[in-house]
Amino acid sequence: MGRGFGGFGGSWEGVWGVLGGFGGIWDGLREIWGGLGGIWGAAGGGGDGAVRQCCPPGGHRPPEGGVWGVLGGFGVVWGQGKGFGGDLGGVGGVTPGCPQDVPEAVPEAERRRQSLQDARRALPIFPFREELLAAVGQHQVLVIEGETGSGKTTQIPQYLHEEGYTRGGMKIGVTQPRRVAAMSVAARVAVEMGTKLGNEVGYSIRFEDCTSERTVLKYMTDGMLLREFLTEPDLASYSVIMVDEAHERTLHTDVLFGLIKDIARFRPQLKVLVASATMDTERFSAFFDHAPVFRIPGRRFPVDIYYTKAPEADYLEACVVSVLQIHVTQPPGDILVFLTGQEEIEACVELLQERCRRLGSRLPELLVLPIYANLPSELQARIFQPTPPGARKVVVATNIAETSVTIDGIVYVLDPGFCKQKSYSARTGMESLVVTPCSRASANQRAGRAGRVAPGKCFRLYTAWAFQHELEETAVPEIQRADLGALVLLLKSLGINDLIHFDFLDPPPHETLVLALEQLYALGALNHLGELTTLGRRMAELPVEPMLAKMILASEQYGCTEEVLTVAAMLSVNNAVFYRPKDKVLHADSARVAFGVPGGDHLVLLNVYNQWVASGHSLQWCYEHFVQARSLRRARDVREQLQGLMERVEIAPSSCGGNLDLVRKAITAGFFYHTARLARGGYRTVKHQQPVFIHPNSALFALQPRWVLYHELVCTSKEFMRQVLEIDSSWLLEVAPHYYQAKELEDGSGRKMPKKAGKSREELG
DNA sequence: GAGCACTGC
Repeated sequence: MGRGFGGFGGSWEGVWGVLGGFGGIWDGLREIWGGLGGIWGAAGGGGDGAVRQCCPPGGHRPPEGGVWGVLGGFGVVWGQGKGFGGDLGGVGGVTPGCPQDVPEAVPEAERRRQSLQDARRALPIFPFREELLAAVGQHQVLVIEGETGSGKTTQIPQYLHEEGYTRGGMKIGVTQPRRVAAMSVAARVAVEMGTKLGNEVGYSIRFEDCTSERTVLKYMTDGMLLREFLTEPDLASYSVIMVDEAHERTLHTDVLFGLIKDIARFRPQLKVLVASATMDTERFSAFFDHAPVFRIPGRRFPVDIYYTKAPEADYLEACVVSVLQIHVTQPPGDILVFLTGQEEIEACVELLQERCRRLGSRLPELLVLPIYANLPSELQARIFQPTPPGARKVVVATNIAETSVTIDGIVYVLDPGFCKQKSYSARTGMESLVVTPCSRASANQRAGRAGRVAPGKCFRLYTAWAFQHELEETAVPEIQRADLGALVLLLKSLGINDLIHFDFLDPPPHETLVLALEQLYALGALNHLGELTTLGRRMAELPVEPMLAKMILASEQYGCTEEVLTVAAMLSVNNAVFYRPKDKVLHADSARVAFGVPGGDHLVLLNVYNQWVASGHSLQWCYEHFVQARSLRRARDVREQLQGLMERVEIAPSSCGGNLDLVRKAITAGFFYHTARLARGGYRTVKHQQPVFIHPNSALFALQPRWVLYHELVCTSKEFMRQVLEIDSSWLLEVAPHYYQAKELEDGSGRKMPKKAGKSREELG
């Protein structure tokens, strides 16, 4: 037996025994297996929902629960992988279409309707129908705890509809954190109800409103409902609001809680349902004045969980080893590995491929496929191709596979227990993305991915002790990690003036609120009493961050709304414009340089967009120029939306032609808060004297102009300004005389600098 | 000279 397996007994002995028997074949792998040192130690006890904890050495295995035994086969109800299920998130075009045409022969339709009704009755929620309706009748707010697959999202709104909650055209609104989920669930419910999507059942997501006057069941993103408060502050047209996936605690969901709790007070007939997975439900209940919790069993196959005996120093290496181990020793079934980002995923994929190559034909075929959000869609789509017989698929994924994308056939999950999390420091106004241990909730969600089609196994690359003691129960909610400028503006325009005392489930840090208020005041969106100004009211109409909104509104006076809308749209697609595949780094970089125009990154983005438009939105053009088509299409959608809103804020379209200084001035009018100046070889922010650096990807990296404006500050290896624009310091006085004084825009020493001090682009070409 | 988790309006 190999090193370190001494402590094992029971079923594991057999598994490792096989390895021991490989003899010479594994010479090349000796080191690898050796490095393992029996990493799979005893698991901790304690159940966590449907996920079964397993203790290999004589541990207690809970018997098959009644639910599992009875339900058996899954998949029939939802036809997983056929576009429904809301799980293809952003991959491949799952567009139900609006309105959907369903012409079919009558007997066939009748047969299908029957089987649909059978499927509905087979869902775990069905036996609870009457009890649930009674509870909704009795209580204004109900917390519903239900696992994935219980049918709560599709069935509860239908039950309420059947019960008469939509009488008189009243709507039932159901929020989802993700667009694809809203679309696909609505499509599914429309089929079950035998109506066309967009009639009685519809959905509403950004860029796409698929509802009509007839719509009574409305699925939407949480952000969309938030925006609806602007036009209908009491949600008078809704009889029921269901906030689904509440446990995800998105920024929008959290704000909805406060707003809904508020309107529920003076709308006693409004029913509120808060639906969540098995976590936080007690907190939701407490927040809503101790609303009752209604529990519905889920439907998932059991997943055995294994922990390592000791912490793993190198989890990437441990992943690679474990994948190979599973591949060699375990029955058929695909493997899903959770890593933190693109770089790690690429490294892991390479290592796996290399070791498989080395082992050659002695190993059954192993298909290694990466997936992460920024991977081009055609490469993403590969993970959905069925695994050929005799082969095994390993999907190496980011968190995208935790909720947004569901892959059929996964039986084994490998979880190192880390994820990247964005955090925001109000003190420095800086964002950073750091690798952090994931939460227990997240670990359980990951494990659950192994039990969708059959009983599965989850290997956690950390100890059972670490799971219990080192991981947080849940992740820090987004509202405590995000810049709240846009949110504060929105709440202000809903008439909520006292944000410090707003009823948050978890309040954001005081500093973050203060900074947001401060910035809005500087932008002129709030007056000195903290009240919304006319400008602020117009800014709130635009679904972008406040500085972008200000920039757009300012573009009117500079006669360049067309250009500035493009800049705003491109900035909001966030760093995903340029594609830089590892094997073509040089080509990609030179393609990027070729887009260069004097002035800075904002103008480069404008140039990229305009060239793409000139190419006729050509996909081929995107490939040739190493630009992500997905990002440009998104920018186009954003731009069109903003363009449509220009009328609402009473701005006529204008173009500055080639006079890009006007565009730069308009940008400065929005971003004067984000400026830095070069002094003594380094940049410091103008207002806080904070040392910052131009990001090496910036077009201005080599130029180092004296005065710059930046779109955002990110802290990685250094404090970097991302998306940098060269400005003239006199513009700051022009666009923000209330904010800057002439004195602070002089050189620090008080000594007058000659004009054009510092390197300018003219000097450097 | 660095390195972009994931959503969403």
